[in-house]
Amino acid sequence: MTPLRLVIFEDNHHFRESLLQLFRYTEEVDVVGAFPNCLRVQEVVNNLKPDVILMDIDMPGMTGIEATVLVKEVQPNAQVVMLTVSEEEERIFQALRNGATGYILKKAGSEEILDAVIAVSQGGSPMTPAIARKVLRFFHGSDQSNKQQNTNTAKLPEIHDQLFDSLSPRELEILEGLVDGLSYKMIAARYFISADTVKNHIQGIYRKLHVNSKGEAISYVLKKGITGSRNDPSS
Amino acid sequence: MTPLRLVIFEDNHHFRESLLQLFRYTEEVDVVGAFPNCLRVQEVVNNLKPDVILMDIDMPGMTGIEATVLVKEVQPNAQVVMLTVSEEEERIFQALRNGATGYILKKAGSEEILDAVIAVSQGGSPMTPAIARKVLRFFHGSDQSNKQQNTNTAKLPEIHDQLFDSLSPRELEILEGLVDGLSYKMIAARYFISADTVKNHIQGIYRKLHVNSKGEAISYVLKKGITGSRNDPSS
DNA sequence: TAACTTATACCCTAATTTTGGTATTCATAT
DNA sequence: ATATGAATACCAAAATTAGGGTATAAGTTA
Repeated sequence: MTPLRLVIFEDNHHFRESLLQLFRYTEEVDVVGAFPNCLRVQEVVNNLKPDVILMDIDMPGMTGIEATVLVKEVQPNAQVVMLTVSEEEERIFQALRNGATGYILKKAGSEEILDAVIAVSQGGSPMTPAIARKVLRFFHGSDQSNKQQNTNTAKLPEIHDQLFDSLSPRELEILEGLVDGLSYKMIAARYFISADTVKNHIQGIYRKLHVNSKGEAISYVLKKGITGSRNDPSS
Repeated sequence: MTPLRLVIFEDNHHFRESLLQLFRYTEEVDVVGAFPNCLRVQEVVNNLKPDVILMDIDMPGMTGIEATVLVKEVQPNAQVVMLTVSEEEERIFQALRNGATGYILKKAGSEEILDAVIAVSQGGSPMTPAIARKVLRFFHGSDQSNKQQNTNTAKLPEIHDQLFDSLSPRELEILEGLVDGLSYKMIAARYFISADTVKNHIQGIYRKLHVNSKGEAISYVLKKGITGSRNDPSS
């Protein structure tokens, strides 16, 4: 396993050294750079091509929040983990808005910081429960306005296709389950029916759409949905 | 400090007993009830006044997601932590929408579950990094409606596929086969390799894309619009 | 009324997928 | 020189899916 490339931006000398020490004997992580400020952040990122960046939020000259934007400009795939002492809500949202995907506290233990770096490189978003709660509050707030239009009915794109139209309402629901990548059992649980019934409906779907596997059915739907008729005149 | 009052809803007898065992010698937590279903959830909550509820997501009769609504109706201050085996996005959002504030996997270790219960009682939202990332994606999605004016920088495709980029050329070809709805055998025939080799590549794809079935992989790819322009199965 | 569709559920079998190994070759990078 | 990733292949098992039935009940329609 190639170690992931880590760059550290942290103005406090002592803390920066602690981090270096922490990763020195960590197989999975290579610290390819450590800097006390973000003045040349784009240059650094371009040269060092880091997978993950540990970014202090408070630094002289340019804050980690501002620097995160610059990072994402030149290296969108780089994962930025904010390092901070405070859990101030506005700061958190600014950072996340600017593209940070992790948010941990400096007082976190070594292992926690290490875990966060690993997790973020694997597509996760490490954060403390307290911070997650703040994000969740945002989620709840904006969810209301988001929920209005989309109640329950098929979130599949509107497809007008002869074969597709012949599906019964239940078959459409089950088809959604397939598109969500669910197994028969999971679909059964979602709709409170037996897996056998799911199978029956799926057979109906296959017959009507002229396909004969989950993969084909999913492709059929998503390709029709993407290229098919919508309010998008470009097609 | 008075121990927090915990109620468990979990249909699997073995796992329920494991949880009881886990909390039996935990000072901070008092398990005041454990049930295999949610049929009398409101009655239970009214009588036992739990601070925290560990709620299995899949239970016969009524899912934990539905039960969560009922819990919050009668005891809005009770903190609900979902226990689940899957990280299915729709489920997560439903649960969080319904008022759950924690979301952890059953495969989590004892300590992790214990930490989650403590954290949620202290106003946190424990969740795995992978789940936090899904929530964050939602955050980003709805953030745009929240922040009309886009300064200049394009940080939109936050999910700018680091995962996808990690696929090898061969894996990309095989993935195309999946999207075309082909079976292992058919993909093997297409590329003149054995079905076992196809299987190996597909396992690599699953690992790299963080999915675990053909259906999920196909959905992942098509929803990201990374289609390799191919014949569709409808024709 | 009879025929048909939908939705539900159960049975059984065969095929496929998934998971877990081991192993070889080649190329690359340390 | 050794380790790693990529690609190849084989083996065995458990789980899921597909295909074949049958069956009941509700609703629609000819």
